[in-house]
Amino acid sequence: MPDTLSTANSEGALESPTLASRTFESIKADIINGELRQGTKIVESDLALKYGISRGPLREAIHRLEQIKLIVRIPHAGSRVITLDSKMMQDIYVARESLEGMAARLAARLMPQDEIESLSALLDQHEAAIDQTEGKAYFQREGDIDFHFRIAMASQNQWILENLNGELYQLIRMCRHQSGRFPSRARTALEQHRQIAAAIAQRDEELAEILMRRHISGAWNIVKKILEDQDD
Amino acid sequence: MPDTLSTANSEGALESPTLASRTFESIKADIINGELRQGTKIVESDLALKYGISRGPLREAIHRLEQIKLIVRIPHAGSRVITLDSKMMQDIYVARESLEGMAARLAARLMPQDEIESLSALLDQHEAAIDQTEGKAYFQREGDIDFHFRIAMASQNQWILENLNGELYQLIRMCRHQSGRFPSRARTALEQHRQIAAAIAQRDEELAEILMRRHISGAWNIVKKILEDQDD
DNA sequence: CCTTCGAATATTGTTGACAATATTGGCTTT
DNA sequence: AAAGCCAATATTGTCAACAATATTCGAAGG
Repeated sequence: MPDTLSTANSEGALESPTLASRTFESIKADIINGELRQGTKIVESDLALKYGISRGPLREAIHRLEQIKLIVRIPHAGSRVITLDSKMMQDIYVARESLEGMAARLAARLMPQDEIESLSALLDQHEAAIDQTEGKAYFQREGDIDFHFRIAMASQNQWILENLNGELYQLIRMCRHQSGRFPSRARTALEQHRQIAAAIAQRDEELAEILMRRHISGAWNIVKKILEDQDD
Repeated sequence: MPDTLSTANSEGALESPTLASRTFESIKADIINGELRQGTKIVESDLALKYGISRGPLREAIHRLEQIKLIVRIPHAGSRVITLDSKMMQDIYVARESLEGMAARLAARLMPQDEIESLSALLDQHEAAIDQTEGKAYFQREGDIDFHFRIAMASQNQWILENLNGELYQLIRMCRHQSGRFPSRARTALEQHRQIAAAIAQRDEELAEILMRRHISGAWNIVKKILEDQDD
């Protein structure tokens, strides 16, 4: 089932059965890649016109975007695209550290043997990709999410999986997209991924959790510096 | 600001500025206290009639209920009240263990001194309430949530706070309400709360997190047994 | 007697008009 | 000239009708 992992979450959903969900995906993409800039005021009638639909389904899309925190809405006053600040990103990363730490622990307990091997193969692919692109690998971006997504899957915890994919990863992708290019952490990230995979392979729950938390907390420290430098 | 904690999340919201949100609160209450039973099919026109509104705002309410996982919806097919099963409750409790563990850690780092004292006072209140009602304290229920809510507040992490209050606590309340009466864990829970509060007062992040996780994992073991017994 | 197909029904998805509320800009008043 | 109020405008909230899709029930065929 988990075969097309890199696009597993939403890309293929452009053929959703309902207008509202298609529009939801469209707007989400527009926000994440920055076409709809942070803080932009959302006017329902304008957007409805732009996407060629009526206000009903558009409103549903907006509500869903509000739920995953890409849009902030005030009753009777309107909605705006969220503006990411340092505090919010910290909250996101801390929550993610907690949840993914737990996911790694569960993965060490529950991941089937063949999936562990497949995970290791995935990391080999990443290494190859990094070698080819000399470290600044754009692919490593989505590759990174691939890895974390597999761990979340392996936790077999629906709530954790949905929240990581539905909210947290989206916001992180948005942050990455809009904060210019990140310094290439590809190699050190890969190394940490390998250690985590090893801990899972040895069924060492405690270690898997600790390593994952360290990994994410380290990522936050990098992002934090970038965000701070940007404020100058 | 956090003065009327026991009703802090939603009770006062019956005078929301919009029809949709009032209806959302009403239906949510109906689901949690069991008036709308698990698995009940939700028919939009019927409910709209029942609540005396049109389908527009009702639909919005339903979407919001879907987001907090009280309702499950299938496109073009309709929606039903969620049915709690053991696996789902386990997922909830595990996620909660992770998130509240982190919240306790952050609380130990960040909670202001006067709030720590106020927390201790709260526990005194609980103890008095327990003594009066000889342990089977109904109040202890909401009291329990009071305590956890304060920790979540003290974490100063918006994401964690919103998810605990918005989704996880609701589902747990629903489970409590509908699984008959729980055995009185009031006294042992209070004892654990005291230990957690002490760890926070000593600014021992590590210990606070561990104790909180143990506390919640213990709660799950109790709930799990009850749910299993019910299946006979 | 069971299965399968299809029309009738019920229910959700979508639309455009209307009502209620906030925002804006100009006017008066001090 | 600045502050505060009021009307005009823009925008969101609500409604009821219409379209599209799923479900149901009965009839025909194996």
